Amino acid sequence: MIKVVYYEDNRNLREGITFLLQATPQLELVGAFADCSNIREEIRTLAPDVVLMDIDLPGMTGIEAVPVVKAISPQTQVMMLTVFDNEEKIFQAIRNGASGYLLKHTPPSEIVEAIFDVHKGGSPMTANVARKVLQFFQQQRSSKTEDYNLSARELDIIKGLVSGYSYKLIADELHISIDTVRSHIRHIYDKLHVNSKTEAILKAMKEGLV
Amino acid sequence: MIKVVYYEDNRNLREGITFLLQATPQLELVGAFADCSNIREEIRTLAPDVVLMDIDLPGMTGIEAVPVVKAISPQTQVMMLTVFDNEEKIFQAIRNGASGYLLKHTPPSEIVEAIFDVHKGGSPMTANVARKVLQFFQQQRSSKTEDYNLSARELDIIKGLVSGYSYKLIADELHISIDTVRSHIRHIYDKLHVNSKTEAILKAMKEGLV
DNA sequence: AAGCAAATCACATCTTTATGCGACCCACGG
DNA sequence: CCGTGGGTCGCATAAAGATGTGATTTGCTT
Repeated sequence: MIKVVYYEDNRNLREGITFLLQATPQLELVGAFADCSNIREEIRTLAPDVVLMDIDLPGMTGIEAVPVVKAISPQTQVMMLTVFDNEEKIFQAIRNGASGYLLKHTPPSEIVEAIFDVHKGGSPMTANVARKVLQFFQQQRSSKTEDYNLSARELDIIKGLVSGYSYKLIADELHISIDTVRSHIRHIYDKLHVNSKTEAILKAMKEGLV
Repeated sequence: MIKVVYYEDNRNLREGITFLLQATPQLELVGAFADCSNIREEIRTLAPDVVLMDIDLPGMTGIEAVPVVKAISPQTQVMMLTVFDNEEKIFQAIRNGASGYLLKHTPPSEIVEAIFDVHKGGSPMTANVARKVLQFFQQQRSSKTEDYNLSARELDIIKGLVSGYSYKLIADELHISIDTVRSHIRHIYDKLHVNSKTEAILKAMKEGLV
């Protein structure tokens, strides 16, 4: 039996899902609450395997509640079940330790399936949410080398900088003289429109040039 | 009609999925190939909406093929369909531009559903795969400020560094003398076990101190 | 009350970076 | 065949950063 606790302030929805979960064999709904005011106590005593968490709760939001749950019971899986497909909220929830993120329009059968998924180590996500997460990865590498027209050699140099090397170390590494390193760095600064090592490094990292 | 192209070297599997897709209304399988040797030509002439891509193909791997597809036809959605749930391969595929990642044990009905999902802007992922992706996010913020015992003032200073400011600018910003800035930076270097601005910045960023 | 860490400032010195100016070689395209 | 950009190197100077030594104040702990 998978023990589930559910936080949702909308009464109708809460009762609907409660009914659904109670009707599902292998699942045991051990608590359903309208807010997180007693969440520490509830998590401690009920020791759920899975927590279904709405985001827009009165008082402590569902996003704030996630780390609370994980702190008390790290093995408990928290799945967000909410209407927000807002990027910021998604990333906050994930960073806070949520293991799944479903939008409320998800059909009941899939919600139930997702509970099993999350309990056995998966991370069910509505396809929209998943796309936003993937895009986060892809954005990193999207702007590229071409934008600033850094040459291959210049990239070697800036990789060295981003690794924390001094000019001298980079020169040794690439078997060139320190003056050549300076020369390349001059060109890099021109192309990136910066004028210090720090700025160049920060820009290179932000733009994903390395 | 959603136009689909499929790359898979295993003949049985290819024929199975081919049958499945042909039997599905709204889907039009316009090509199924055992390798990527002519992929440029195929993508150009077939102009698929969705590409199903195996990873372990002879010659060019499926992962290498993703950017090729996206370069020729950016709006085409590529979905990986493979047996590998290896982290490295997942991230490579995603970074290369894949929009979905299903493991081959996925039931046929879900594969079909996933094709529709990916075509309308979602990112269907097997729950296992999704978990690995989420964990990547969560790993980021593990160690904290406390680990290095940086004081509040020292954090002010290092935030300045990470913003790309010079000592002088930081001094002005915080209304202290440049020698005080130097002094704080000395302490920061001690605590972080580094000995250059660059290293301090990189460490601060990596460890999420700022 | 003594001890201590954090925060402030000073001065000196050495190293690293930033930048200006110039030079040579090579490959590639018009 | 000549111009252009990339890659190589040198010299010189000024600014920024790293490091040693030391000092004062404040507030908290013992």
